[in-house]
Amino acid sequence: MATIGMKELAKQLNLSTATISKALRDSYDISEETKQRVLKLAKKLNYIPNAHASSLRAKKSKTLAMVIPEVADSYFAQSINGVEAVAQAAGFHVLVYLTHEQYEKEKSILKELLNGRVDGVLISVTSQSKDVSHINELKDAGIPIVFFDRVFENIGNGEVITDDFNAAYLLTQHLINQHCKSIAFLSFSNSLSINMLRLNGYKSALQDNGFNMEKKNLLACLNQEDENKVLIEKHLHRKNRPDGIIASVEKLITPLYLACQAAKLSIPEDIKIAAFSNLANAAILAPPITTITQPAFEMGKTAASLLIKAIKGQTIDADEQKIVLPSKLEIRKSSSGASF
Amino acid sequence: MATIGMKELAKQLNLSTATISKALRDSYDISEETKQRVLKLAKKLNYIPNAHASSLRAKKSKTLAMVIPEVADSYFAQSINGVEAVAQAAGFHVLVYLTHEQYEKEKSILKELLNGRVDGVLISVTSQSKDVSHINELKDAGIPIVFFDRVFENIGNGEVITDDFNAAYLLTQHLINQHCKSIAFLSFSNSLSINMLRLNGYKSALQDNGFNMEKKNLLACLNQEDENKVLIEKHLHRKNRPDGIIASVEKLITPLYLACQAAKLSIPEDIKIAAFSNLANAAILAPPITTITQPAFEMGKTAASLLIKAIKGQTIDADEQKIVLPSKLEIRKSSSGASF
DNA sequence: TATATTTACTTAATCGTTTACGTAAATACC
DNA sequence: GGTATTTACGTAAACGATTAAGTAAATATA
Repeated sequence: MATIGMKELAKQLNLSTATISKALRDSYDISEETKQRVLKLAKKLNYIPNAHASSLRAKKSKTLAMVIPEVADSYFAQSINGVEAVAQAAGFHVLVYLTHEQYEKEKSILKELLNGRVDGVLISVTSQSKDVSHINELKDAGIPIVFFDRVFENIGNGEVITDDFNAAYLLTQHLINQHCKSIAFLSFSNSLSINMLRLNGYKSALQDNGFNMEKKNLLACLNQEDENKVLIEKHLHRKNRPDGIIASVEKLITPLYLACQAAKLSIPEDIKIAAFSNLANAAILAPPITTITQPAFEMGKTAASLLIKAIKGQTIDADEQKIVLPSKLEIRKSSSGASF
Repeated sequence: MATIGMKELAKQLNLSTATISKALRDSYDISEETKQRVLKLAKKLNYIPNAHASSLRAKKSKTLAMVIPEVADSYFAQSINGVEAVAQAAGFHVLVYLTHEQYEKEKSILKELLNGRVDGVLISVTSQSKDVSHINELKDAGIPIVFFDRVFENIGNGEVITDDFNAAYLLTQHLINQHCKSIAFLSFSNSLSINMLRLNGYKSALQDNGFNMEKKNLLACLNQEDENKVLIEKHLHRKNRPDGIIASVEKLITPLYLACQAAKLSIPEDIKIAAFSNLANAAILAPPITTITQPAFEMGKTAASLLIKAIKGQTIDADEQKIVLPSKLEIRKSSSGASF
């Protein structure tokens, strides 16, 4: 079946394509009667405008890119939902790109977006990103960019984050309140601002409570679940093993639990645990895990809204440029012994 | 910064845009020397071809759509990774659309894809989809479509599924082997082929073991986690409550566990549980849950490969049109009492 | 040497939509 | 009744890349 375009509509109605176009866009200089005729036939023939032709002409694609490390994490899965909700409502299409935590991939993906494919970019940078030249290239090309969760500060049109410092502080304070004396911090990447914030919140809470931050309690994990389990287990077999652990990212929870099992430490009696996580099933783990939950869906929605605002050329007030959404501490058995 | 196109390259090199285009595409009728000059300048000026212009002209967009119910589920999250991997390798872009389990949305999304925006569509249909006219419209427009996981049979260019019947049979047989006498089946949608297959596998196993399938053991769940917990809990308070439960989809696990807790039934002593799930943390639930795990990543990869093959016009052999990937039964404590 | 072929380009049309500009007819205005 | 304005449409150029067809010069062939 040949797809029908404006030319076909024009022919059938004895009009020019210009008139068709204007009628469809409800231009004031087309008579009401003609508009109706066009609309009717368009509907009857199931006319769908060619997206590429429109985009080419208008230099607008009604499409935005979402560039994220991966979708394995509950956080990103949920944030896609938020982005999609806002985008769909505003008539935008969403291209999803995964960087797999590789800076080079992030760079090449953004490069491909330079020439009109998208009207704007939402990004959560990889754990290896340091250089920002690829971001600046986008800006120079006039493509708005909004960061969410993992951000570079002050170079995008907007940033949507959670209060990571406070969250980590709270979590650490909570463990201290539960009588932990030596709290380990499992991190995933040091270059990531988000990780630094969480780490600093942790350090700050220790300090405020008169504890020394011990280097041996900082454990840098890798991308492989199996390796991490071994790594953590080793840590648990040290003679001055920690009595509290904070997992700064969700993906470390499973290896952490498995390591505790392997080391025959019971949670929370022998060791207390808490994590940053958006797991839907945090409450049914053995034991239920205390978490900081990020408003992933909301963050996706907010970031997309900001981006679309920027795309439309609306001014973004200073207080809107950086939006901090509150995360939530959910205390469960893994850290408190309470039977939630 | 004005984006540079072929016109700019042409001007700087005193050539026509035709020559530029051919040089970049390595046409045989451009001299080697000119090609080098063009390539060099293109690199220097950071030339990126305009995607819409190319797509319009070539009637190819190098883009595919992935239409799925939602990303909340681990299954879809993982399958996106698979799709993205194959697409990226083949130079394709991926548009993600969520239907939120609404048939009308699925319909309107597909309609928008009719006119060239994408070269092909990957879809996992909503639980409410019955009518296939929107699928046929795509086919009529010459856009290949590949189903994965939740399929309509024999109308797409390909289908990628798991052996749902067998998996459910296996799972049911396993519970029977563990001495369950009354096994409930929690389902999510009846119209979905995937659900029918799982249900039939369950029924078949019951039959083969001389059990009667009891209607009261079929529990149709809804989209709300809270409601489902209540629904299941009621079921557990019946006097002839089941002593085994199969959750046919992952999202029912949390409400199911919570319902068991609320009903003060301990797993697996009082009741045995198993589920279809791709949860990364199945092993650390309280207790670890026996699962059928689908090869989500592989399914995404396979479906994308099939689709790209169809897009390229390569023939898809009959034995390739329907691909069944094996899922995996992982027995854990929730159903066996063994301490995995 | 005259003709045929090859080489290396250019010209111009095309993809489908949009829009600045032009225009003929209808209507309004003085 | 003659000019000005409005109405309702058409013409044609543009968006940027691609390609069929054309062409001039260089080279090969007889």
